Amino acid sequence: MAGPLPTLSDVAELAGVSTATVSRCLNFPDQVAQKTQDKVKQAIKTLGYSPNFGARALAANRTNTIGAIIPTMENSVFALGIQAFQETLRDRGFTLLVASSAYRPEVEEEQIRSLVARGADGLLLIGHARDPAIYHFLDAQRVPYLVTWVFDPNQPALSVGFDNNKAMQSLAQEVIKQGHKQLAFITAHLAGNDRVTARLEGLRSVMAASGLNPNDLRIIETAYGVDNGARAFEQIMSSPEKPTAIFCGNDVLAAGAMRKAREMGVDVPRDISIVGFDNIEIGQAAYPPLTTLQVPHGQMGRHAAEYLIDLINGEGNLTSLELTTQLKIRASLGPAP
Amino acid sequence: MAGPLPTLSDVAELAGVSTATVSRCLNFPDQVAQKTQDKVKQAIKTLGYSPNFGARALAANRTNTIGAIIPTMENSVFALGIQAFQETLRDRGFTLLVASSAYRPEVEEEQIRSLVARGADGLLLIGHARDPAIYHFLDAQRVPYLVTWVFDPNQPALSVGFDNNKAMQSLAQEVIKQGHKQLAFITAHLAGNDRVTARLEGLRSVMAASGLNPNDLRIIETAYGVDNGARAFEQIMSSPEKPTAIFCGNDVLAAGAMRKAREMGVDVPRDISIVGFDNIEIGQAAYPPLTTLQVPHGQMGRHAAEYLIDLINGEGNLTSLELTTQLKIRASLGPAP
DNA sequence: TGCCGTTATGTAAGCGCTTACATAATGGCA
DNA sequence: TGCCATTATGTAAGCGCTTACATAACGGCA
Repeated sequence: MAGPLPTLSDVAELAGVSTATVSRCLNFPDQVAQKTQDKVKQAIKTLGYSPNFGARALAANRTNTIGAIIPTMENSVFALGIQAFQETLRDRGFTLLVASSAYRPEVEEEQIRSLVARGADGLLLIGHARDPAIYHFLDAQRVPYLVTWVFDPNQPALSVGFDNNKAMQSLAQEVIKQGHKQLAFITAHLAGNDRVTARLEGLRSVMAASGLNPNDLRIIETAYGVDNGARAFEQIMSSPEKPTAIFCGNDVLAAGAMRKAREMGVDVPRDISIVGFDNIEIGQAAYPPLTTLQVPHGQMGRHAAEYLIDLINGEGNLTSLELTTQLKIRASLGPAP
Repeated sequence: MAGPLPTLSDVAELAGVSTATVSRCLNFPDQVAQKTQDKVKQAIKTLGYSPNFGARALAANRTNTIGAIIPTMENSVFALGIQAFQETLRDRGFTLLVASSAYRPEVEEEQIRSLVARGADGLLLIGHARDPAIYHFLDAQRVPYLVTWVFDPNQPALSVGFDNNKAMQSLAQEVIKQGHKQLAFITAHLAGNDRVTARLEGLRSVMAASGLNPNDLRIIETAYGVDNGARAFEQIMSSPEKPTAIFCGNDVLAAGAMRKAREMGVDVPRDISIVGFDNIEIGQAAYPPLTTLQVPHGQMGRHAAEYLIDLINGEGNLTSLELTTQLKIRASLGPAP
């Protein structure tokens, strides 16, 4: 019963037109007379035709597919931005291929090559920091790419995002304004991660500007994860020199720290202040409400999609786009004890 | 400077072999003599060649791409399973295309069609419940598909997952064993969601078997979300008939309920017990530790990948696979007051 | 009605790869 | 050394679509 799938020429034959007309019906309907369109649509329906992707990609030399490689899908840090990215792409007729690298550069490189091999018309990357060979590869393959989650006009790659350094500065100022002098920072691993590195620098620069010694900042690097945040908090609190405020690299770590504080009977914010970063949903699981920094997830996703499509369409003179963050001051931040 | 991208025949010419040999080098290296392989690899490197996806898909009639449509990427309910799914696929030479439907059937249908149009060799779907027309479409297009996150051998579609009804029963038994008689259920919207519907039925059946009236179960339907869980909890607690135990459709809702309980000064588990479902990371943000049901995310992902690849390779006699869940009894569940 | 600028349709040449089949090279053995 | 079974490589025919170009149909106007 299962013959071959119907092809364009089957449709053309049944509708009594040429393959070119059928193709135009599909791709540029307003170039085709209404009567003809009706005939063709009828034939398509009768046969249950749907175009062959490979043939289309080969002939048209584009797949209308865009790839994105994000460090993780395990929490919603990137999910919100990617969701907006995808929706915008869909509105413009593109599909999104998502891959995650688990924060491992070699996996990311493999994913990039794989997506290019998959015929991605363009790529969305998180952060600038990666082997220059990758950029050379993308340039050689003529695959447009856009960097997001950061804004840095000094980097060669075009970016759409926010300034991580500046964002952390605004948060740090707010915390220090509350009189905190002993600070700690629970962060994702710094190596190869330009976002968190920039945040650390932002924090240090505010410390320096406020008369604190940046070298006194207690730093704990750990993988993202609620339990890791909890463990880091415990570690910090078990040392003789306890900070009065803890910055967390993201809300996931902050949620873990908050939970551990409660477990240990440490009152937030009376005994210690805890602040996060990203303003993602997990922060809402914490009590008291978490002070954090709102990242423009949706805007990043939407603008990134538009930029990337422009790049694919050969738009030449685009410049990096800076989006703004917003402080979310809530009860987990209080005056220093 | 930018000529056309090198093609297979450019490589063949430079290496002094035929295009067939180059193709074999890429796809079946052990059919090619080592010496020849070396020449070809050298040529590929020199030219910076990488195969054209569309041409490959057209000629070979497969894309080595698999699509998955999940209801949401916003929390990690599906992310863990999908991650395992993707890793297994990658090991087997396939790439994953993920789309999310935001729990909306019409979006899901569109995504399915889009993925098929994108040349997906197979599809992973969550749950059985969807318009039969979609199954007809997939059958007509000869696209193999697999349903996951559920196990139901009575459904026509092949599934790899767990029995949601049975899983909820095991959890409900544990709760009722603690003497709870007034129960509430905060769940995702039931319509069109066979997973949560099955869980509700499981809960009801245990109530009936335990001499409780299933109609006394207080049900609140809401979208997944921490704040929605919190709101539902508040709503439940503001009614005159307060339950002593609340089942939550997943850990996200449970985390919200736990937070609100704390905000309201309701002690868990002394005043009320709260249990979740899924055992995902957000549960770790709660204190006391959340009683929940461990879903076999990783196993589902891995087995689903293997099943789907078998289906694509024409494997005929596969039967639905049931995986088991596991109770995680923790401090958020206590005896009835 | 006849002309011409538009608009609609047809013709046919690829796009870059895979693969069935044909042919050539290789090596083990008598 | 010569034969034959293996193994390695080459030849060439598509895969199903898009699109430049050629041709045909249309319709407004004099």
